[in-house]
Amino acid sequence: MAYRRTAAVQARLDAARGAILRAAIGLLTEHGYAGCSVAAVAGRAGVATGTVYRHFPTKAHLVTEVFREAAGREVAAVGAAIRQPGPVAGRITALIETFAGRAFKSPRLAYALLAEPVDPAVDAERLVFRRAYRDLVAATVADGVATGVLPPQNPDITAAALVGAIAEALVGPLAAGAAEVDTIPSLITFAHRATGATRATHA
Amino acid sequence: MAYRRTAAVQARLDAARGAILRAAIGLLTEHGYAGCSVAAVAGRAGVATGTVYRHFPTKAHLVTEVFREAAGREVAAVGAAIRQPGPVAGRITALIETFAGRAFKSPRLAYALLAEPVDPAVDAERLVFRRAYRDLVAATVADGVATGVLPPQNPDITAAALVGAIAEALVGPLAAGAAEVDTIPSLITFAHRATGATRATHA
DNA sequence: TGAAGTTATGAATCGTAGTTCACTTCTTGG
DNA sequence: CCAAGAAGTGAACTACGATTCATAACTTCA
Repeated sequence: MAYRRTAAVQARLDAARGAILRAAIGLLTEHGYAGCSVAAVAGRAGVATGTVYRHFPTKAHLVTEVFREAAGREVAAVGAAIRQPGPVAGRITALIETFAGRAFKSPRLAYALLAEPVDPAVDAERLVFRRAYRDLVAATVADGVATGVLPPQNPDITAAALVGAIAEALVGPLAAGAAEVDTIPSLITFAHRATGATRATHA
Repeated sequence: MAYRRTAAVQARLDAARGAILRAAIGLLTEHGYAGCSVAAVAGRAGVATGTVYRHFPTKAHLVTEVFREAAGREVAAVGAAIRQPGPVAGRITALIETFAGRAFKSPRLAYALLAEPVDPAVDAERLVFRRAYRDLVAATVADGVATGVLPPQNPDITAAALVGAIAEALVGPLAAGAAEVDTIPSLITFAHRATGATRATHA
């Protein structure tokens, strides 16, 4: 044997893999899935198309990982916001502000994660993504129910409905490009009413 | 001139067009967009693939019309339910029962209309579809606000959020195949709370 | 009936990615 | 430096389904 993979080579391989992933995330953020052809990803990463296949068995694997990475960041950001200590109503406010604020900052990405038509393989990942949001919200709602600041309810369904409400209220504006200033405050009011948070609970 | 299109011929043409449309709707209902290749549609309609193109300039046109037709039926059904005379809360209950009931009866179709990845051309139609629902709901909410049974709110945003809530709460179960029995009643409660309908307003 | 014109057909064509692979370039250890 | 093997390359290959088009079958009406 006259060749063995050294740490330096491994590092370079890892770097290349990372570059491919980053390139794909960048394209997804700027142009959605349409911009994510293997050729385009390879070009942006500075490698040949064939090289992509030395790191990902199929395009579906690549795109799935891209989705997971991008979605993970969103969930992490929203999770951090909703896990702040404080009253339940305030945490729900933070959830919506974070979710919507990030969506408006990267509308193309938000659309890609929430709604853009894709490979069915990725669609499954989207369900996971939404469930992650749902679980986050459900935990907070359950917390509120347990401490009595929210009325009894099925936290999972409330959470699913809230996530859907937020997503739907945003998809229109995101597709249109411009958002009504009113959207976020109205959504917050809606969410408080929907969970049963009383006025007294705010602030 | 030795040929002119007669009424009989026109009728046959119309029938063929209708058969193609119906075949496509059937395939969409049973197998989603994946089942809607031009060849499959033609086969089911009993015509050759080329014939499809004598009635629809492109597949996008066909699929768009299919979507519009199928979605129109849903909106019409829900519209009929929500326009029943009676208290606002009851109409919202009817909305959800109709929407969800139909979705559970044709889960594949519901998924196709609500969420399945498709051609961007159709995606635009999906926004129209959702807006139709939104407008339907918004009218009812506005009605409730005007008559004082609902608190002041932006009906458009409430409506968008409600539509999203219902869709999201259903997509999971639809994808999974089985629905929790709890889903519909919980959604109704959620919707009442979310719109601000008081307990007294029910029944 | 037959000439003019229309409609139906489906095999062949086209376009578009994703994927492969023969070849080149690089790395390693003796 | 060199043989063994790995990683990188990108042009060529493929799969797939939409679309076309030369041809056949059919309709009309003088």
